[in-house]
Amino acid sequence: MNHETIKIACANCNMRELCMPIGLNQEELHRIDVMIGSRRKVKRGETLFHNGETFTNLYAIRTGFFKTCITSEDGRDQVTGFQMAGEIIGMDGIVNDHHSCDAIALEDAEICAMPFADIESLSREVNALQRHVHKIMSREIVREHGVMLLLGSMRAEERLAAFLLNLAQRLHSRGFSPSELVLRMTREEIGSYLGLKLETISRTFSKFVDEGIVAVKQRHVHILNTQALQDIVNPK
Amino acid sequence: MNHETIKIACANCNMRELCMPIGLNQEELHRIDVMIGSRRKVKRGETLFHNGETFTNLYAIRTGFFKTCITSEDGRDQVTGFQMAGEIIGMDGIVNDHHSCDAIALEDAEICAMPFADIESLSREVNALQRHVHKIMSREIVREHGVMLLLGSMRAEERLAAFLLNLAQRLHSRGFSPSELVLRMTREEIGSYLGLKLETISRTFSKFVDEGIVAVKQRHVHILNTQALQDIVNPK
DNA sequence: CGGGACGTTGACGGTCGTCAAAATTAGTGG
DNA sequence: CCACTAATTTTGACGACCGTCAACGTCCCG
Repeated sequence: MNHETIKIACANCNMRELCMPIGLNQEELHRIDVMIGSRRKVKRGETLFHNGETFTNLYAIRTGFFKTCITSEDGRDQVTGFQMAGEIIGMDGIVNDHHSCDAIALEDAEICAMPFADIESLSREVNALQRHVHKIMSREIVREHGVMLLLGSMRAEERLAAFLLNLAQRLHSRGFSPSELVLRMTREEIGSYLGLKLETISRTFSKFVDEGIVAVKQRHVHILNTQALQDIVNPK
Repeated sequence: MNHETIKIACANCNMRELCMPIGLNQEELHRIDVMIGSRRKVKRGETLFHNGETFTNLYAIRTGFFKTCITSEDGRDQVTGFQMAGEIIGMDGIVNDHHSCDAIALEDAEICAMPFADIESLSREVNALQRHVHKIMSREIVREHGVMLLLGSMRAEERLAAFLLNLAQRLHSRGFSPSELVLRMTREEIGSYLGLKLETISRTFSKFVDEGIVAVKQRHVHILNTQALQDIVNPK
């Protein structure tokens, strides 16, 4: 089984509830299947696409974990998101036909490359697909609003608590434990995403541990008191 | 001329280069015209749509100036953007059929309401429109990436400098002076957008004035040294 | 087993938030 | 048009939060 020729139909993909094809009949699902050009593997540390690269595909994550990040002229780095199985990335590239961020695998991953030209032509015929593409992009806009709220108005503890709750909730909706999670990113990457330095992330983790809210061993995080985290995010 | 029945065809609208219809032929332009349900006026302080409201339209701004903002459960407020003539707002509402932010006019405005259902059906037939809708949403995603970089890694002076340059550039591309601008928002609203307190905005303005980079009289800002602002944003 | 990446903790300082007061402007109603 | 009140802006003093720098500890992988 060559990793360039993984052939798992959308109909059999365990991410189909979260991914592109939703609310489609058998025939429509098949047309999506045909559209998907290639499924390929991306090893930890490799980039799926990078800033400046010509935009041709959206990518559906089948397995694995990614970060997207942008770099400013003077070398500042900002993680703009962490993406997991069932999520779609690459929409930043549509507006200028070139990607404006890097997508880097934080663990070995499998992705489905979907040529955007095909998505556009197929979504002219399949209304549910058209609607879905619009929703995915809108969801990303709304997600980023939330990040702006976090970066613009929250303190370090609040940011980290919100981050942990968000990760846990997304993992839970994928069938994992709602309270045990494995971080696939470094403290520095968390810090970049949350607008904090890695030392602050480390210190805040320690504080949560002292307070008995979480247990942390390396990148394994066990949430002991979800309510406490929620109270930190939303002080009454 | 009643303000409920302004009838200016897209073909005659001076925002047509920036707004929805771009790269369309005569007939396609006419179909867009027909699609646009109502053009209406929004007075300063009024909301165009608000959080929780059912989503039905995207809105093109013909004249005027808006802010969009979200409010968290515990009452925190975050301005997520400032929008001016030729820009499209309301895309936050697509994903859940309800708006997730408020859009408030900061000066008297005129908008074109475009039923999203019509946009979707028309964009199935007019490829240029489909492409344009995708680009508008992608542009918003990329813009928000930039805001995340600003909020996550810039200091107060850098944020305000970047903000002024962005406003000036957008106004310039609309035919206004590249160096003279009138702020339509308060210091508090600027601060909310930039993740700073209003006092910090005021102080930073004063600092720029002291350094001869800008002249400020009320909400009138005259950029005296664009290069200096760029150097602040992008330290060598 | 050794080297490098990653994480933790401490001390200290800077940036920006908080609180307060005063100045200036905008808005309202007579 | 003017007086009066509310809103906005400016400025100062002070302190908290988080960044910086440094040292040390831990884990992972070859």
